[in-house]
Amino acid sequence: MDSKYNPTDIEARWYQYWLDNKLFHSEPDGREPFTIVIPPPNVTGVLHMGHVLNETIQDILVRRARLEGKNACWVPGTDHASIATEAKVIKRLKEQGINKSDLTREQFLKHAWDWTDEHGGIILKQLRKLGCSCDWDRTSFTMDETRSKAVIHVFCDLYKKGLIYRGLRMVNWDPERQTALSDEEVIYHDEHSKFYYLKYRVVEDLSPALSQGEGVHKDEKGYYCVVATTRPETIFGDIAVCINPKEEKNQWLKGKHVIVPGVGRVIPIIEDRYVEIGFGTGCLKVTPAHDVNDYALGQKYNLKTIDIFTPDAHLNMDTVEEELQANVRKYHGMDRFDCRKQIVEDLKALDLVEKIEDYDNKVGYSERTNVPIEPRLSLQWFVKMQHFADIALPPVMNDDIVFYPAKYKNTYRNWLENIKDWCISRQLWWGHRIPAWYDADLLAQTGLEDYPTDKILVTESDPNVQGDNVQGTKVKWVQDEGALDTWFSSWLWPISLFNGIEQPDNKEIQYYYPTADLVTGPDIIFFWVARMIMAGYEYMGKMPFKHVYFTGIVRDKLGRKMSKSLGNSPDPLDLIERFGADGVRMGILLSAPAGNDILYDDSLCEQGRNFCNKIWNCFRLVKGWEVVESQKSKVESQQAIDWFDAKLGEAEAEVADLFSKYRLSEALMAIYKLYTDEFSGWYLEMIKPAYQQPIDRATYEATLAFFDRLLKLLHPFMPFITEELWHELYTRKEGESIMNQPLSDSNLKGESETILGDIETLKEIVSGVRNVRASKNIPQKEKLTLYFEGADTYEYAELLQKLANVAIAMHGDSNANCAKFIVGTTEFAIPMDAFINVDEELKKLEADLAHQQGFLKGVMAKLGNERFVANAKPEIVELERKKKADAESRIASLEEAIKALRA
RNA sequence: GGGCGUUUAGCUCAGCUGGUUUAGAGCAUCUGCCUUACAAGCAGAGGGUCUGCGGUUCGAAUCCGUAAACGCCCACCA
Repeated sequence: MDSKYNPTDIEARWYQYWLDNKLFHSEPDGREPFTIVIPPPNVTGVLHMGHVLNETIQDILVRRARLEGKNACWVPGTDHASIATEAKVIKRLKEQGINKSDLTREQFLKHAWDWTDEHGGIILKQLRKLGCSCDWDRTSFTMDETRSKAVIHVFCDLYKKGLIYRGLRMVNWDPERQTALSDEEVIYHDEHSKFYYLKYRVVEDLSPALSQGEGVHKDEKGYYCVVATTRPETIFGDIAVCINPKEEKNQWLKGKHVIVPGVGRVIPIIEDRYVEIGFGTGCLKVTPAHDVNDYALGQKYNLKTIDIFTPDAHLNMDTVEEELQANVRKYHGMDRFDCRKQIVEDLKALDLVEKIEDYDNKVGYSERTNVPIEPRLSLQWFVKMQHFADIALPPVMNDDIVFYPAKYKNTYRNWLENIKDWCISRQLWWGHRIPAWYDADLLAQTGLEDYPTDKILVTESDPNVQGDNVQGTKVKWVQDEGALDTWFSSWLWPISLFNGIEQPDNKEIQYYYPTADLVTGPDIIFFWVARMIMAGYEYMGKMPFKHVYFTGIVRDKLGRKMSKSLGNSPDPLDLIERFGADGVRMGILLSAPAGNDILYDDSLCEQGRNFCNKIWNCFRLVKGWEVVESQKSKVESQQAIDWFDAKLGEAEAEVADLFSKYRLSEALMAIYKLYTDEFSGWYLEMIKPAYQQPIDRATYEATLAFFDRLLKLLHPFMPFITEELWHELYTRKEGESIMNQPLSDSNLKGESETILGDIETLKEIVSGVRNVRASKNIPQKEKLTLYFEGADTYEYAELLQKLANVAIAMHGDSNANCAKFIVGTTEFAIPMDAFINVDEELKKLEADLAHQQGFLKGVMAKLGNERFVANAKPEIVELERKKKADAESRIASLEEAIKALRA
């Protein structure tokens, strides 16, 4: 065996073994189920560091559950990612010189499926390299048959329940992709923009003349009011100017009319308290077609809407009144931002711009295409959310579903308490087509906007092929062109994966649902987590998962988000190549407490790789020993075994506890220390035979058994190396695996406490000797004498002799030329051949003395305080008394040692 | 504008209901070692007035108040 662990071949071999033996596969049985559904990555995505973190955590939980004897089932799959995938397909088609608009829906979908088949599942292949133990037989896709049927079924069901409706609403419009978006898909950015103060001239003859004041403006052409706007290009749709009826400075405008500058439309001054007094000029231009609030005002005062944009956010002047066309025609077809510049220039020329100021505001961008969204009035499908918020809030607030970390409960509550209806229709082709049909003839007559709502047929199957359908055979039905929001399929994922929508009583859903844990990022708490909880209660009457583990964001070590454009995101496959999958898993997990961002650095993976080597070399040592049957085990070996048995039990209990709290990186760190410090650093040194000497059978077997337990403890974190060594440890049967072996019970026995404490003391003594060696430059090989002061026997003398390479003498003459140290209250002395540097020794002892005295002073201050003695718990007071006694005893020893040195 | 969170060693973080030998870990740093399991290692060492201020208490990193810095989420001030 090489002294370095070489992961590449071993990983490939064991992953294949796991697959061949179907070790990840789960079927319902009598055991307790443990289910995790993967947050489905985009079907065309590739693995990035965020996935590595997320999937590693899931794999750890799943593998731990297997070891705990549960029937673990981790269901993998991918998401069709409607808008993202459609964008990619369009981009590729464009590269081939094809425009989406040149294709029929069917042709386009053919291309999309080709793309999906080509790139789909790449990411799932990559997960195997990481060691993910998904039940691949269950691999699903949000647009496969079962999942699609579930989506359509739910749409129809909710429509019947009155929870889905179609309506003309102001929605977030993505002009690039030309589709509606949900509120959650809009990201607001701070922007430095301009505030344009425009002059709206008053139509009425104002006499007697008003005195000019704060709100009253007049120039040689007459009176005007000033409207401040960030979006001058929307003035073509202005329908009114609104003032607050209470605002003093604008009282003179009441009942008047003004002229939209550059457009010529005469519009009324209206009054509403929505306008904030003191903000801007107090005059708000009302453009109902292009602003959410303006739309609300428009509804309230029954104003008409003039939509002046095309779906791709170019100016459309056809909607403007005929008599004004001459004024505005030149803007027809312009891009919205070009038009902004142009109209401002033109208004300046007409002296209709009062001033322009810098202004910081927030602009909404499309999450996917990153273009500014346009509020747009359009006919869309919505889910009524209040009902869902009502059923989804309580279980999280009272911890039926537990969030890790809990702080996200606040975020969750905040969203649900201010819930808005969910716009679920998208003007896209890639996705689940909305199962709503319109009468073709009627549609031709009315158009979509005026199509009567009660004539819409919502049904799970095409009414045209149903024969004599409910509406009669004469009708030719045409289906809604839109597709559904991707998240409208994702929210069913924990149910639809087990076909629980269509067959809620089937064996699988009954067994696997509710799932155990969900592992995901807090960025999709609204998109996905909340909605799954809603769907879970609506369709299963139960929570979809019991625990939600929110991971942090993976950043580089400078704290920057990893991104393609920064080039600071390492390729996980490359890392696996360099450090091994186990090394990468450890690297990503080490600094990743739930919910905290992790600052990734290659050195973390290096630490993981180094740990693998450490384990590997422990194993080489143990397996390299020759065993003799005749030899009886030594006293010190038996003591070492008793001690490590207790130590291991303690660690097993600690790890179990940490798992129950989802403190995975702490659990890994505990195991790491157990291996490197306790097992490798102490235990193996305790039992290690002298060079080329054999070991006795009992000690050897005990050590192998320890190794077995150690490997199981680590296996969830580092599956490959643990499987490899577990097989090397003993002869195993074909098909056996470490992954489903029972964990050992870790109930600590009473006597463990004693031996654990005893060995800690032993370690301190050994460290004391090593310290002396280090400071005096005495090699480990050179045997020293160690005097115990004031003791007759030492139970662990053999161990101490072996570990520290000392000969022990009780009641030695410490007045000689000795180096001294104290452990607990016992003084130890090592006689030196060469004269020791008395000053140096004194300095050390005096420093220790000063420390002890300071400590004692603190203790005395407490004990001298009557109120402390009276109020503190008795055991605390007792402890302080013990501290006092110990400190006094140590001080006495130190003083004596110092005196001896000085003599 | 609301809400939440964070602030402990050079870095990343533990420290749960206040008292557990005058604050812990990993990494990094420094010193010594190629000691036949491991130099991707071993042994040893240094390093913190627990963000500032005020309060509660016999006792505060821990509880309360307050200030500051950083981060996140939500919100229609044009």
